[in-house]
Amino acid sequence: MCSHQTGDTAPSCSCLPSGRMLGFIQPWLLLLLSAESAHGYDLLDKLNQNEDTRGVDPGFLYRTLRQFEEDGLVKSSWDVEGHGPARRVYEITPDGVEYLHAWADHIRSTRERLGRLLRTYESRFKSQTTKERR
Amino acid sequence: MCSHQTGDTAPSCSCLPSGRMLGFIQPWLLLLLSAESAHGYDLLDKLNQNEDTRGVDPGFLYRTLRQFEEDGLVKSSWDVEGHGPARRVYEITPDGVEYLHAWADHIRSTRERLGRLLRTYESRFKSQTTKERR
DNA sequence: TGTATTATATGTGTAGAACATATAGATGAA
DNA sequence: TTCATCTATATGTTCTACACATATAATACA
Repeated sequence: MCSHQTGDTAPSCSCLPSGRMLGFIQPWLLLLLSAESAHGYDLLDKLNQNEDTRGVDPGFLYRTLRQFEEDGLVKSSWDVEGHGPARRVYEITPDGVEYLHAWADHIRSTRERLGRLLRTYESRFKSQTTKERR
Repeated sequence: MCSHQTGDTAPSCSCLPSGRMLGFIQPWLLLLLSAESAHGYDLLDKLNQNEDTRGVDPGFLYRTLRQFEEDGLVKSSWDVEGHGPARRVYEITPDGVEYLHAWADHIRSTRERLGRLLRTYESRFKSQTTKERR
């Protein structure tokens, strides 16, 4: 159905947004930092251990953290102790915690929207099993 | 916190994706068309009557429908009867119905991901009410 | 005649995210 | 000592979904 060809104007297919992270990373980052301070590589590791956030792009992660700092959601300091190159350690701020709460509210309402969509869908197709629909 | 200034490289703020539709429109369109055939303006109307899909951009809607047709999810014909200009009437195809089911599966799993994120969040902040956190 | 309504369509800009690559210190093997 | 590997941060570039804006045209009616 979808050939993923390039060179077109306009969307090239109606594919599901399967590979995309869709704004899930930011709240996870704040949530992880609300538990304990960490540096980028560390957070990268933690995200990769979670099925739901696996495969995050390092470039995106580091840029997001710098942006968070610019917005006052986190603050950073250099840790030159320990092995390997220096690491920038991020700590969440009170504004960051507040923002995490706002994000949770938003996610809750998004989840409810999805629920309403699914209920409408299911009420239209409820009597059929997946097998029968094929 | 967020000034929405332009001219920067990189993301300009860490704002919640509040105004975005995030791929909700496409499954709603297929779902509406699975109930009955309709033309674009009609679908626009129906989406605007739903709190969850209000304010959809007409340009986006018409382009999406054309893309659906190119992908074989719907087929269209001109209706020259009735009042006003001719209308392109869209009808869902068997492929379109199948795709709607796939989309529902995807939405279900996205919803579960959001649930896991919220549960992690709530287990960290459970003892506090919204008021207490401020 | 012109203005509002219905209806479809295209042009353009933007921001989030993916993809790719650069830089560099520390460690250990050959 | 040189080279590869791991740890760690960072930037350059491209892609694309979507928003925002505007164009076009038929019909209705004042």
